[in-house]
Amino acid sequence: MSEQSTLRMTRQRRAILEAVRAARVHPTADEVYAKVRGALPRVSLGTVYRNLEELARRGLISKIEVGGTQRRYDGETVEHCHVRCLTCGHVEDAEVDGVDLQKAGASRIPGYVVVGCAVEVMGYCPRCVMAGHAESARRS
Amino acid sequence: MSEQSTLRMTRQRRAILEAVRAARVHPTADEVYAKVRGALPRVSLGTVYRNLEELARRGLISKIEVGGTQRRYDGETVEHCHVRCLTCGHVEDAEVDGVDLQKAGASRIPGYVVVGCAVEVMGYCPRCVMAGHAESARRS
DNA sequence: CTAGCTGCAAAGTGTTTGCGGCTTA
DNA sequence: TAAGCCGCAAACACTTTGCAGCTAG
Repeated sequence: MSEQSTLRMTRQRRAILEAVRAARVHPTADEVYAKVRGALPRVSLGTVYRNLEELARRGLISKIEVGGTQRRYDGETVEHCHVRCLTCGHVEDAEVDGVDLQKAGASRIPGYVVVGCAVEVMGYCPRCVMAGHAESARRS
Repeated sequence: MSEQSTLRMTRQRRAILEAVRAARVHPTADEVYAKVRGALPRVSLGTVYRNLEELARRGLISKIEVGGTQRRYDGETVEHCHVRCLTCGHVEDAEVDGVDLQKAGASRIPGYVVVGCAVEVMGYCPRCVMAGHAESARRS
């Protein structure tokens, strides 16, 4: 449908892609930035944002479509469910009961063209529970 | 667990609560701001943000925990599923197949304290489909 | 009367973009 | 070589916050 110009695999782009793929949690732009800086100290945050967006558009990584204040990315492009900690914001994969993502993503909604489905469980992660943050005000 | 000071039902707060409850779609802070200004031209955006947050904290409305760049609120406090238009960002309620929210919100995830679950279907709304925006680049 | 709220304006956070020079294919 | 990228810094969009005066209970 639309022309895609050729993707050049620059050092920066490769490092960014690796950083997202290697992350055990689903990183925000600055987490990626911090990691990439280890190898390439002069990268700019702008480059990180541009590339995360570009890589997601090409389907090499995916943008996580869930709540929270910062955007997060995921090296896994197959749809799956996430848990998000309401205190610290960390996101990781989760097994969620009672959900058939296949079916959900194929829901017919009158008038809409449906392209996918995101499921997110909210809660408090082990680290925050231990630190006693679970009882405090809900943030997002 | 924590002291809640008394909630004063000011004109502004009431108008904001009404605006969220009356909205057919799930409004962002500035949509609420625009609506409330009709009745109270001197309200400030800060007041709207403060109250949306406070009302959500008290459970009078709920904060929608899904993707997109702006935060959205919902007059309905019972958990249910949403559709979000990837072009214009509008969010509304949806019936989603293959999802048991009760079960999902009760998932046991090792180490986590789970408090809820959000399900969001992504797609293109009727208006945007008609306008031909459905094929264009994915935004969030 | 006074704890709690408001309007205003300034400050924060996270993300995007214009530009001139550099690099990958 | 040239289309595509990069680093930088300035601009943006959305949200939060400090303050001094106002108001519901």
